[in-house]
Amino acid sequence: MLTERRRQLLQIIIDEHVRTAQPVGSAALVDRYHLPVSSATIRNEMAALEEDGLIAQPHTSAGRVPTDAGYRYYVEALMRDEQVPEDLQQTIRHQFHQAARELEEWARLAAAILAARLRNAAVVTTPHSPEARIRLLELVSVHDYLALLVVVLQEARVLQQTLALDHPCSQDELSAAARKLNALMAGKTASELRKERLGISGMEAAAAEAAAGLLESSDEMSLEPSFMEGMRDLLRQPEFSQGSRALGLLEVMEERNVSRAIDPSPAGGELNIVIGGEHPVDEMRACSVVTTRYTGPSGLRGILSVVGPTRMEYSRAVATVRYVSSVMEELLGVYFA
Amino acid sequence: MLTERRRQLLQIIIDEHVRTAQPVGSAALVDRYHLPVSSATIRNEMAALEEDGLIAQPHTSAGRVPTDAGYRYYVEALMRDEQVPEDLQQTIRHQFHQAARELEEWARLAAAILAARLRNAAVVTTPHSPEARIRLLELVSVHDYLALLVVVLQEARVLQQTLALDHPCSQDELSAAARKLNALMAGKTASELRKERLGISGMEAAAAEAAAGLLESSDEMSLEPSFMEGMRDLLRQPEFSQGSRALGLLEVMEERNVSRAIDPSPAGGELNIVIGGEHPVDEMRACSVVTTRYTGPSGLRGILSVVGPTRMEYSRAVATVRYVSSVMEELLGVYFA
DNA sequence: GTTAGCACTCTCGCCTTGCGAGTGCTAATC
DNA sequence: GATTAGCACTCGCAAGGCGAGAGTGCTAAC
Repeated sequence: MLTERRRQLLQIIIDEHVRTAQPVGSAALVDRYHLPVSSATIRNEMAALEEDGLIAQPHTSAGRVPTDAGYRYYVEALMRDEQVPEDLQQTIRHQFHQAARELEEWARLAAAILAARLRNAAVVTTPHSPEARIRLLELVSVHDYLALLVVVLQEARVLQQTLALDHPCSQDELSAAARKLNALMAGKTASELRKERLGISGMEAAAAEAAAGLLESSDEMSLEPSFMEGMRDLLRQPEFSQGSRALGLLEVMEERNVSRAIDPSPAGGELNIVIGGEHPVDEMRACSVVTTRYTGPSGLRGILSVVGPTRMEYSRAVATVRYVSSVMEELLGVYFA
Repeated sequence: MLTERRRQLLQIIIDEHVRTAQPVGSAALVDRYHLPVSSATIRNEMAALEEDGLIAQPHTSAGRVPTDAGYRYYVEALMRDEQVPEDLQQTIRHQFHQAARELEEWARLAAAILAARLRNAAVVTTPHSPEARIRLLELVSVHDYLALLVVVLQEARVLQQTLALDHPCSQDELSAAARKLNALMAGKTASELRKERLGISGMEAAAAEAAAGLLESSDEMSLEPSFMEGMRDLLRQPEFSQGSRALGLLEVMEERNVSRAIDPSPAGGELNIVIGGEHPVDEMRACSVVTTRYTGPSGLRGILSVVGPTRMEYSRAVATVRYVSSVMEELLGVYFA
């Protein structure tokens, strides 16, 4: 258990380091924050904090830098709840209402807002159901031996795939098949389709099979992040200025294996913060990730997350992520109830 | 007009510099390529090439480096036609045939192949018609006041948009409206739709308006690159190792304003090479871009391009881009005739 | 418990210095 | 006249040395 003074000290050390990205020294602190004690006292307290593993010196006789544990303590115990300022709330709501009523559009916008406000990378998945249901299915002839299968999901997403035909089919035949399949498959999930025997064959069976496959791969991908913004801002941070580390990061985040980089399942359904070395993936050890899941009606869900250096404005990040998430949940509730 | 020996010299200077990314000196050249003359002679010849502006020294008494003009001369006059090796051709064809018969999938694959073989960034647009035509249109109820509009284009692409309704509509009403709109709009382009008065109103008119808008924005975006692979490889090149330049590049290329970075209209319809300073965008001055347009039946077209440092294996890039483009054209011909 | 004072430790930027690579020129050679 | 050996010269670059500055821990006094 820390004394009150040490808690305050840790707090301002973190504040200062977040601001400057530099190790912070005792004298500078006393000076800048007009502390009622001398730098020597601060040094003693710092030594104690270092003893506890909350701060460290990059090398003898440099200032102190918060450790991962220090940041962890900060977010658990020190961080005060921040609110997104009223006017910004307005702006954000406005942007969402301006945007097309489109799940993808919302996700993109959310990512852009987070990235812009926090000057870091933001990753947002579009809202998906964990188990998508077919709403409507359509077959369109491309030419004799090729058709396009279009599947509309209940959650207003559209999937498509081309379908090779083993004998020529006219548009009329395809339409008829689609009608039949609609009757059989509407409202079903992938697993339901797999269980039932539909009693069809030939081209219709092939189309049904393809539709089920689409549904399955959609379910699998349902937590695959879709929009990433602000990678640029993240890489611009001083901690990544010497290229080598930045490259590794870019590699992990760019190649769509973002799910490896970001744990897609926030534990408590609530807000989740992973700090530096807590991260399982090596390349992300210099970063912290703030993630929240948002949910909508009928099982729609997705995640919002912000990726920044460990030296990141956690309170602001948390507030913004929370707020954007709440706006999205509200919109989902209104438009996709 | 260059003497034969100077041409050969320029050629090996470029070969060597492409290989090592270092300025190349006279002695090293004589040594490595067993030239039948002394380094002094080479120096004289180099002085002449420098006089012509084809090579330059980064600073007094460093080796020579090809200038943009040097590379230009190389690609115009020196570069020998290279072929993609037989076995790789096989592999590529195989990969394309393995892939789903999907325009997007092909574009993604093409980008991946180019990036992997050339170890540079590759940008590929999906095949689009410059003037998309509506094939089929569908309206799906999301809830009372919200419908999903799905538009299938002739070229087997699917567009979607949600549609706010000013009065509640059942799925039956929506289906009826869709039938009516299909009859009116099928086969039309955006501009045709804009010209004609369709004689409809209310919800149907709103849907028609939205569909026309979708078509238009699709036409506008028709040259917007869709797949970018291998940015990582590009940034790993030694010329970008000190972060600052890399950031600028990333900025230009990442933010979907790739069209600014890459001239989307290769002049002769054929192959187009832009070298370093020839590029209009500052951030791209350190890069060369090899672009080709591919075309398919019924006006489908897109571009394939490779972005690398000016020091790039042009002959290999050209050969690969050409080959991949020919494979795509062939596939388009077969499946979308 | 706090603080002034001080010796100590490191990093960082700066300068110098010494290569080494590579050049251009000149004069001799084929 | 082209080629070449020889040589002086120019720079960039890495290594070493040095001083300044920041920051520390410790000690002794308050």
